[in-house]
Amino acid sequence: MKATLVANLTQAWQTLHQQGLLPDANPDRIEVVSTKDPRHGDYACNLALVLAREAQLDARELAEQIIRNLPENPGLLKADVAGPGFINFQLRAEAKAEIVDHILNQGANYGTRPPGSEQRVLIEYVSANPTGPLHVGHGRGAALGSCLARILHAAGHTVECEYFINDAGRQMDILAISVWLRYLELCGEPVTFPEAGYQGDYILDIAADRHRAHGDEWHASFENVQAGAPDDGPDEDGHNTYLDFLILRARDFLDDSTWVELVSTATDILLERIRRDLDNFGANFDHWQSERELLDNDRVEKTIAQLRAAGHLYELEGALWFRSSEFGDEKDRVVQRSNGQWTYFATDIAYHVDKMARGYGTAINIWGADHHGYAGRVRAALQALDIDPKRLEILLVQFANLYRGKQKISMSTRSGEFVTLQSLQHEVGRDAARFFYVMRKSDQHLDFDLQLAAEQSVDNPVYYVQYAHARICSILERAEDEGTSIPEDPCDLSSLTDEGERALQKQLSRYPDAVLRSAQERDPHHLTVYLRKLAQEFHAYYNAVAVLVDESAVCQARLRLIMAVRQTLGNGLNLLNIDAPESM
RNA sequence: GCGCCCGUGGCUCAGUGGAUAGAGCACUGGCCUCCGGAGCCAGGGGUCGCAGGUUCGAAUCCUGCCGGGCGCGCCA
Repeated sequence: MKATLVANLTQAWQTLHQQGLLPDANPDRIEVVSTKDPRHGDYACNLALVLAREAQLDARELAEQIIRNLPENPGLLKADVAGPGFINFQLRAEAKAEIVDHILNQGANYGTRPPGSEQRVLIEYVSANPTGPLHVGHGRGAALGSCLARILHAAGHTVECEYFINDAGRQMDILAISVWLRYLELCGEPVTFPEAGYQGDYILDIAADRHRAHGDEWHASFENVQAGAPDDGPDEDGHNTYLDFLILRARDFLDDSTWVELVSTATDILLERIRRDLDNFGANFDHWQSERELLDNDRVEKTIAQLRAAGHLYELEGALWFRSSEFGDEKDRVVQRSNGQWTYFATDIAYHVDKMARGYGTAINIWGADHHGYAGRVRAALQALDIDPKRLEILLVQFANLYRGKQKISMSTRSGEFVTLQSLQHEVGRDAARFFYVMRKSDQHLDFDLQLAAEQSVDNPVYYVQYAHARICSILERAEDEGTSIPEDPCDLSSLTDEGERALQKQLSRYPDAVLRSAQERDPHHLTVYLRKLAQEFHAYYNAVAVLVDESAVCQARLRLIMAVRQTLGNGLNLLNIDAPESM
């Protein structure tokens, strides 16, 4: 109906153009919106207000002219001028009821666009370092990415999801030394475990696994390993100095292949756990891209060589720098350290160049907000290599602060103090956790109170939406039990004239816009807002009007209406990968 | 200091340049002999951080200020 109105308005505009009153018609400038206040009709258009100035006409006068030139539209009851020059449209009841049959015909496809009608998109998300289990801090990105993948798919994009595995660099050495030291403890060595090592219990499990596999084969005297070590402390620098010393010594005691095995078995175990947790959480991935692999295949070397050939690199104080400041970054960045090692930035350039070369129209990265300073340099590198940086969209998600009641829970993978994503799911359930994570704009901070979510989970809005769905299922079941036929085919809906019925039909017709907006703005929270509103209108209707009434025609029409509500709630929940239960 | 993000009822937050700024929680008072009370209805509570500007029209856009978060490594 909205599209029809736009077409009608275009035609009226064109007619006025021919009369020399207005510039040439442009449908893109015609904005028809669903009204919030029923007194403003069903749809409203501000066209006259927008054009009044350039046409040098009074807006109300112009609105009159437009209305007079509107073509015949059987669904339209009336159009009139309101306020400073709005055109308000009121539809006939039959035209409004069309939405019910439309939804039931479309079924699961209601609100979606044909697959492949939009560009290919790659969404990279979570990408947590494989140095520990996923915790609640990763949950928000996981929820956002997986919802977005479904929403973009519904909006017609071809979507693939990717996890970038940071399985290289110093953190891998820290992982290995942490495991080895715990292993030595199992061999009976008294170990002073470094403050800056990974202290979580999961390290003990991995060490035990290695000890079972290798016995005391990798045993060394800790006293010898530690000989000559500086004190562990007193600040972060001191902790790191001690840790680096232990890593160097460990590599003297162990041969390279042992070290590689320590790293790879630990990351394998952790990655397996990450995969399982994400899968349980409803976050699925098509690709798992290893950073190590990019390094081993000389992808980094080749990409940096391209930058060098294009004249964007220079040497300073023994290091290799990329002139990123010439491409809008705040300052130049090191790509190769003076010790010959690539920086993380260098591998990341190679990774992004590789991603863009795979033929996606758009690549979306979901990053924690603490990485925002990093976006500029990655875009600079793409631009330097003649790749349009606009094809890379970086979504920054603010942290979720975790509380238990009033007490804020600090989280650190290092110290092993964190609440895992798995235990969160256990406490509040997958549906509630997912909904909670995406119900706020992703660039807003989110306070996640575990105690509240666990103790009063009934207050969580996800139940409100699910309850509406279950309630409808319950009514339909009841109808069947009573021998009332469920209307599978379109029937007469002219009895749907109650205020609540009109409001529901209107809200139902807004669903495709909600999906589209979530897709365009890359933010599922619009969908959560929509679903809460639809559920609210259904609950209000339920309390005001009985569906199962004696008069058959009325009952049938109401059943069709609530079936359309059920379908729309189900479609929306499905896009969030949240269950739409038949009973609760 | 520089950069990015954010300031909306007591609290947590919606709000697409549009008409009288909305929800939930909390508070007060009501509603099943009735399709599921995990629900509904009503009420109080707001100078949309402050000051300018653009516009027919600003919570929304621009500038400045105030307040908060985050980031500014040859870490990843």
